[in-house]
Amino acid sequence: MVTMKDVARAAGVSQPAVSYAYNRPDQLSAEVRERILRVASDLNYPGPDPVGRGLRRGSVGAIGLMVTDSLPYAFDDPATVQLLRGIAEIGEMAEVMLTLLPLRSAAEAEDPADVETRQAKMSGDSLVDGFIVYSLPDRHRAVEAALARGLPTVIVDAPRVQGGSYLGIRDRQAARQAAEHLLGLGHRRIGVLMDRLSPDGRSGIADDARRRSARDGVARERVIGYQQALRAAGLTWRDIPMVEAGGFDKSATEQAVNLLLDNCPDLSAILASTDVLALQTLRELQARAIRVPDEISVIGFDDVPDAAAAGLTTWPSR
Amino acid sequence: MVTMKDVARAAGVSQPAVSYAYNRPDQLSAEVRERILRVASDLNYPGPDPVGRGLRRGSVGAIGLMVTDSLPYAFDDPATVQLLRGIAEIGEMAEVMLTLLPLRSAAEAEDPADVETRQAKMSGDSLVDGFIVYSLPDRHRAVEAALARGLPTVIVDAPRVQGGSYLGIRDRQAARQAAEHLLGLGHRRIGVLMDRLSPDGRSGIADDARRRSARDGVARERVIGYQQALRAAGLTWRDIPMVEAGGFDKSATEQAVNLLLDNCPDLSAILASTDVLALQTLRELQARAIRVPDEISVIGFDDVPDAAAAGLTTWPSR
DNA sequence: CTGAAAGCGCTTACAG
DNA sequence: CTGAAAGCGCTTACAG
Repeated sequence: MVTMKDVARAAGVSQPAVSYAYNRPDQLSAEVRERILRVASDLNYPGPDPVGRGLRRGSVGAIGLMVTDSLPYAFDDPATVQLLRGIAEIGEMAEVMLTLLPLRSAAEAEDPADVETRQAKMSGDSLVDGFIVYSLPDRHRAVEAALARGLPTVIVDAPRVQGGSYLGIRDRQAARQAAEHLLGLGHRRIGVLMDRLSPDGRSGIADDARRRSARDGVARERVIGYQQALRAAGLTWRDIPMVEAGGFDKSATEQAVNLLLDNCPDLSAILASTDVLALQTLRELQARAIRVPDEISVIGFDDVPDAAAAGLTTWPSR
Repeated sequence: MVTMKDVARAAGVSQPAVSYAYNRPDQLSAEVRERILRVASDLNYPGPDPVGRGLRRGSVGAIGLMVTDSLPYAFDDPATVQLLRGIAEIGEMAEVMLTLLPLRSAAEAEDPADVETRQAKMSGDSLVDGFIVYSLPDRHRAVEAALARGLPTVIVDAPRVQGGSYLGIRDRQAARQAAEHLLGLGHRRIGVLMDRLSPDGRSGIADDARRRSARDGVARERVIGYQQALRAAGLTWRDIPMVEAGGFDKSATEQAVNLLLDNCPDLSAILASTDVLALQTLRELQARAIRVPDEISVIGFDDVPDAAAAGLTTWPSR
């Protein structure tokens, strides 16, 4: 590879002079600068190596993006895609690159502990000036490793931990309001649909122990919000059916909706913890020729673009 | 910031010994290694700095991803999202990070030349071991800058340039076959819908000069394929109406479809250069109560997931 | 305006 | 197994 040293030798100047030609044109006579750049071009020198520059400057011009626990999975969630779009837009303006940390779900792995160790290593190894963490489960080692580096870090939605800035909505209050909305309409036979309580690949009916052990911070807060509202209305929390989809993709949400509808045919309302689930519920109800909201009410969460198009009641509303 | 030197001093060993503690455990006695790691932990040393390591090793463990000319825009295109998912999946397996290069469209900028210069600079400045380029316009300076660095580079779909590996389908032949499919059904009054011929923000009816000057390599190839088939069938190319949407988003495609349908009410078939356009066409025809394929035929391109769900004829077929 | 020194944090070949 | 040297490619403060 061609380096500044090679260019300097060929141009008959010192190596720092070449650096000045690129970074501080005012420190060189126009004549010398031109000669240096001409020689550099002749040698196919692509300009200062960013790694050398990064080491010397102490910053690299990139932000690490830690998104859910698997990127392919993340793209299934419209709320995530919207966030990515927003971050990308600002990144463009600031000329900052985004480095995606591929953190696949440890749950599906042969050896989860090994996966988490390797993911922590990747956070430690990424060449970035800071991190944005989006909706990761509690105690994720990659987050701990990122925070340990002492770089500026913003956590969006979850986990809520010490260190780093936090940005998110009051999930608990919002969920409580969503439940209160249904209760206010007179509903008493209410079922709950959750994306995922913990990133361990489990799906199906979630009993009380499962609900309490949720490692996904956002899901846990929303569950608590639902619970508070339903209890305050005199309902027994353990009798409220809850189904966990285990993912955002179509087959996971489809199965969850069907499981809830099949097991609880007498529901009058469904609390869906995300709009993706709520929209899937609407589709399934239509397929079963069950009228919404005449026979059953559905409320979502997130306010994704498709929700408004489908006429869904969602929360927080725009 | 804590460095190896600090740890070494505190542990009473040389700085390289600290490096060995992390990278070559076999080179140290267990006792010394443990002491070093304990001291490191006490000092909150986050482990070897990746920039220093990258400089010394000559590689950083990241691949630069150059996607269309704007990331927010890219997420509107399901074909792009599918590609990103695939790359992310492999990246996870290989423990390679993906660095997204935010290349907003120069067309919308105050000073396009300035934007292209800055984008080229970003390609040169990114800390990566190689590049994946996806569907960028011809002569994009960021691509040239990436190739100039001499790093391994794979170009997907476009541009077709010297240097770097190429991966793509035969757009021209596929487009020709799509047109021949319509011609084989007996259609003669055919209209064409294109996403975008050049990344300059233009939209509307595309005359012959506009068609020929296309800077988007994929669009140009598809146009040529359509042209070849239609001419071979004895149709006059300049009389074939073509509308360019200028983007993938809903309002752009909606306007393009309406423009074509309003201007050419007697079409019997529509050649859509992407499925996003074809799907939008289906929606608009339904809104106008025009039956497909009884009154008008529509063929797409890309085979995105939604296409099959909509019963669209698309190309290349699965 | 020009040049040479120092050093960013690290890895690895080498000598002991 | 342990230690000290060299050097990865660059930027910047400093002396001339």
